[in-house]
Amino acid sequence: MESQDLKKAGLKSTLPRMRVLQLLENSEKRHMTAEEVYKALMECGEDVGLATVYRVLTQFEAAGLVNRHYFEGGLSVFELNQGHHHDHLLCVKCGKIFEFIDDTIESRQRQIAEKMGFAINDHCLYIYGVCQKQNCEHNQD
Amino acid sequence: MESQDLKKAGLKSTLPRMRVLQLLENSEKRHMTAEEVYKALMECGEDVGLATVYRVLTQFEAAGLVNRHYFEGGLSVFELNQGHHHDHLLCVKCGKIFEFIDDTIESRQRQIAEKMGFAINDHCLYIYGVCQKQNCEHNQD
DNA sequence: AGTTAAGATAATAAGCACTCTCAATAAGCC
DNA sequence: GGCTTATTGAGAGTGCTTATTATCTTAACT
Ligand SMILES: [Mn+2]
Ligand SMILES: [Mn+2]
Ligand SMILES: [Zn+2]
Ligand SMILES: [Zn+2]
Repeated sequence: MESQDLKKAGLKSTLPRMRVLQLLENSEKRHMTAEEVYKALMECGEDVGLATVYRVLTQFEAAGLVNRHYFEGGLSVFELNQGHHHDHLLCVKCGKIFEFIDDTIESRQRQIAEKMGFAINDHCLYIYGVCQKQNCEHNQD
Repeated sequence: MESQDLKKAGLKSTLPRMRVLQLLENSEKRHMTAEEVYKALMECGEDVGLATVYRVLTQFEAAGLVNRHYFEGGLSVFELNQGHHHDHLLCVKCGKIFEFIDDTIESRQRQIAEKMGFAINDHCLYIYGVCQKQNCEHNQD
């Protein structure tokens, strides 16, 4: 039940928040801009304002329900936080996004930060390139 | 001579381009927004338009003279490309930026990309946190 | 050095992603 | 159900960046 998730996150359970959360949980696309979330909701006949989508996504980020990325181009992209940190490979040709996690990289980062007396909050590793998948150029995620 | 660097990069040597390039080479700050470049030039009495600064920085990026970063917040930040790739630690408290390079991380990235059939163009690793430096809260770079 | 054509600049307008304002609405609590 | 207060939606506003265009520079050629 999504209303429980919202309550646990310290947010009042409202229709627009439920809609956005449900969409992020059920959408094919894992990584979406605010505009994409808005359009997807409109297509489902859910009447939510664009300002509300931006507001709600920002609240979700503050509450830890979603993660925000600033990919190349500077656009904010959101994805549901499912508890498992991961990094990203981004195909600049077809727009597809692949996720990965590498323990060696993660631990090297911690070592570097420690050596420099730096307390890590967060990090992101974006690898840009071209995927060799058969359906490159056609898909998007 | 900066005019040679511009010619080598396939760009006509003009006064505004020279000014921007010189500034990036001589500035204390390695990582600057377009606005910061613009203001710094104004302070030196160099009369360059803001639109020109944006245009020139974008041309420099295309020519490989500078690198553009999209740090948290979505602002574009530029730095001179001095041939040595590096990644970044960013203090969210004082704004200071530290650079590092780690061969282990670099080679793991190549392995991950290869395993996924991905041809890397570029990558960026940003570690956000708080630096323990005595002058945290006061400096900026 | 002066001429000329191609290319670059400056100022301003426009575009775009995002945020703010505020009256209307909906949640949560008696 | 009514009350109190947080949330919403529409549109205006903001801030960063790009496009337009008339003017000016640069670089190559007399
Ligand atoms: Mn992801
Ligand atoms: Mn750097
Ligand atoms: Zn692809
Ligand atoms: Zn600091």
